[in-house]
Amino acid sequence: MRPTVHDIAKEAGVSLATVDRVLNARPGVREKTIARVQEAVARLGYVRDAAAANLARGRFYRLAFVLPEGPNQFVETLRAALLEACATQVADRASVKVVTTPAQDPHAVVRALRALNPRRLDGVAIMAPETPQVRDAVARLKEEGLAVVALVSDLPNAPRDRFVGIDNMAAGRTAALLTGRFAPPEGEVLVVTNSLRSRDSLDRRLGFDQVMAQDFPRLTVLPTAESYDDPARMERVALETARARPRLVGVYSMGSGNTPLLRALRRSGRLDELVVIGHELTPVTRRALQDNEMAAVISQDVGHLARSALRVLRAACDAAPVFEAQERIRIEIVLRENLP
Amino acid sequence: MRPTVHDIAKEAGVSLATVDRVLNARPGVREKTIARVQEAVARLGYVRDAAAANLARGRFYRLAFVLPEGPNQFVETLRAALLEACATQVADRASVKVVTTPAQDPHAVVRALRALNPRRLDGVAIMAPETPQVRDAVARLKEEGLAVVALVSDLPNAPRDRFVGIDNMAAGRTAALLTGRFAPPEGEVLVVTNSLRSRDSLDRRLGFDQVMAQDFPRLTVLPTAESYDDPARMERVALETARARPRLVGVYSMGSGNTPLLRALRRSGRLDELVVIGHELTPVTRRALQDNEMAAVISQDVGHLARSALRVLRAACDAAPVFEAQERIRIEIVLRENLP
DNA sequence: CCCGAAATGAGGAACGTGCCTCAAAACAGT
DNA sequence: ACTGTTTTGAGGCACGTTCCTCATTTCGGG
Repeated sequence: MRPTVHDIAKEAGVSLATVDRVLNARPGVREKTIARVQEAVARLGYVRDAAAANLARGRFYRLAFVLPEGPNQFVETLRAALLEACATQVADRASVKVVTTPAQDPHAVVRALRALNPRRLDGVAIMAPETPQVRDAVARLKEEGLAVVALVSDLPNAPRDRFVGIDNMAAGRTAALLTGRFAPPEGEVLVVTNSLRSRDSLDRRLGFDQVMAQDFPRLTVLPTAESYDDPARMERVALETARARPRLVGVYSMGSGNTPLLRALRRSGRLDELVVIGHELTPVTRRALQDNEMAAVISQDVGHLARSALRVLRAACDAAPVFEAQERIRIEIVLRENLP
Repeated sequence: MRPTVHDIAKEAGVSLATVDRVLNARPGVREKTIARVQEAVARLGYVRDAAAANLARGRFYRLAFVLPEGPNQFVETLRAALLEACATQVADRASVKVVTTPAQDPHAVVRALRALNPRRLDGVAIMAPETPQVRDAVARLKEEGLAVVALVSDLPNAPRDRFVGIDNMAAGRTAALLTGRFAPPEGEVLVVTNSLRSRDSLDRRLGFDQVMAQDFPRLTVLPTAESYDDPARMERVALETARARPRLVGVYSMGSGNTPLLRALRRSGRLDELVVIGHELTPVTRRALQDNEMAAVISQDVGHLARSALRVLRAACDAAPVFEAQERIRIEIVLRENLP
C-alpha cells in the first residue's frame, strides 16, 4: 500500500495539519520542520493521491476551445475528437465549451476571445493565426489569470502557457524529404496553401525549402500559391500550373484545400505522374491515399491533440508540471498502407 | 456541477442505497425500480465519478509485465517508458512488477509465467512469441481470473483479453511500400530478422510480400534470413548477401539486430546505395537515420505502448470498456526529418 | 522572565462513492 | 389475515485529501 499523509506525519513526528501545510506550501512552518517533512516524504516515497486531492478540493475546470470554422474537415475531426474525449474519461471534473469563429474573418477570432468571460473560465485553447490583436487578446486572458494554450498553430510571441501541436518546420522538412525521395530527381514542385498568414503554413514552407535546397537541389520549388480559403481560386491556380508547367513533378499542399486541388489535378490529366503530399488525415485525403492520388499525408493525431490540450490546460490551471513524453505530438506520416 | 448519486436518488424518488444497488448491478431491486433509476440517470446525464469510486473502493491494481531480455534496445526503451509511466500519474493505485526472461530461451518465458502467483496479481502484460506452452500458461492465468494483455507481439490463439501493439501485417505492408518507392524499380531485396518464430516477424513478412508482389513485381524479395539473436550470424549473412548479390537494392530488417546488420553493410561498401528500412526507434536506428544510413524506421511509440497497456489492464481488471481511440497504437514512419 | 508572535497540534467537516447493517415496508402465497 | 420473502429506506463508516478553527506550544526579543 502506498503511504498516506498520516504515514508522513508519523514518520516526521509532526501532526497532519503540518504535513498538509508543507505539502501545499502554505505559510506558518519553520524551515527546519519543512525539511523534516520533506525528508519523510522522500524516505517513504510518498506521492499525493491526485484523485483524492481533486475530490477533496472540489476542483472543477471550466475550459473553452476557440476553433476556426470553414470548409475545413480537419477542424471538424478535431472537434469530434474533443467531444469524444470529453464524453469519456479524460474530461472528468471539467466543462468544455467550444466556440467557433468564421475562418475567413481575422477579426472574428479576436471578437470571440474578447467575448470570453474570464471570471467564468479557468483555461482556453486557441487555434488561430498570430496577429497583433490575437496577441493582445491572449495577453488580456493571461492577465485575468487564465491558462492559455495555443493549439495546432503556435502563438510564439503571445504569452501562452504552451503550444500543443506539431513542430511545423519539421513537418515541412519531412514533406520535402518525402517529395524528394518519391519524385524524379529533377523538375518543379508546386506549393499551395490557404494563407501564409497562419504561423503553421509559414513554418512548413520554411522547413520545406530548407531540405529542398540542401538535399534536392535539382528540384525547383515554385513560389507559394495562396487560395485565401477560396476553393475556386485553389482549383484555378492548380489547373493553370499543371497545364503550364510540363516539368512539374510534385505538389505540396500545406493547408486544407485538398478537394479543389485534387479536382484540378485530375482534370489536368497529370495526377498519376505527380507526387502529391498534403496535411491532415480527413475523408478526402484518406480517399486520395487509397486511390494512390496522394503519395503521403503528414498528419497529427486529432484525438491525441484533443486529449493533450485538455491535460495541459488542467496542469496549467494548477501550475502543475506536465508529463512531457505524453504531450509531444508526433509528426505522423500516413501512406496507403498505414492508414489508421 | 455534475449530478451525484444523491441527485439521482432524489430524481428517481428512491433512496441512496437503491441507487447504489442499481448502479453496481447488485441484486434485490425490482425491475420497475431499476428502470426508474436508470431513467433518472439518463435524464440527469449522470456519470460515475471514477476517482471517487476508486477511492472509496480502495482499488489497487497489482500488475506484472513479462518482457524478454537480450541484446535488444527496444525492450530497454520500453521498460524505461513503463517505469516513467508508473512514476508519473498513469499508474496511480497500481503496483507494477517487471519480470525479464532471456530472449534466446523459449522455455524461460513459460517458466516465468508459471512462476507468477495469480493470487498476488490482478493483471499481466506479456511480450513473447506464441508457442503452445505460452498459450497454456496464458490460459491458466485467465482461469485464475487475471487480466492478460499481449504486448507488441500478439497471441491470437491464446485467451488474452487484448493485444496492445501495432498491426504487424500492415507494418510489413508499409515497409514494402516505402522500399518500393525509395528504391530503384528493379533489383533484389533482402529481408532479415531474429526469428520467424515470433508472431510479429511472421506477420511483417506476410504484409511485406503482399505489397511487394502486388505493386513492385520487378523487385525480387529474397528468403528471410534468420539470425537467431546471434549478432555474428546476422553480420555474416548480411555481408555475404551484399557481396554476392550485385543487384541488391534494399534491406528490410524486421527484428532487432540492426547494429550488426549496419556494420556488415558498411563493410561491404554498398550501404549508401541500399535502401535500408528497419523497425523500432532506438539509439542505433536513430543514429542511422541521421547519418542517412537507414531510409526509414517503422516504429511504435513505446511511451504510448506502456501507458496503453496499463490503461487496458486496469480496464480489463474492472471488466470496463476501453476508450478505443486512445488505445490504437499507430504505425509510425520515422524519417531523418521527423525524428521525435 | 515575560510577552507577543510564530509555529504546531488536534480535531472535524467535506468531497462522491462503495459497502455494510438493520429495520421497515411491500409483496406473494396460503 | 397470516406467514415468509423480497424490496426498500436510513444511516454510518471508510477511502485520502483539503481546508478550516481553536487551543497549545515554542521561540525570539526586550
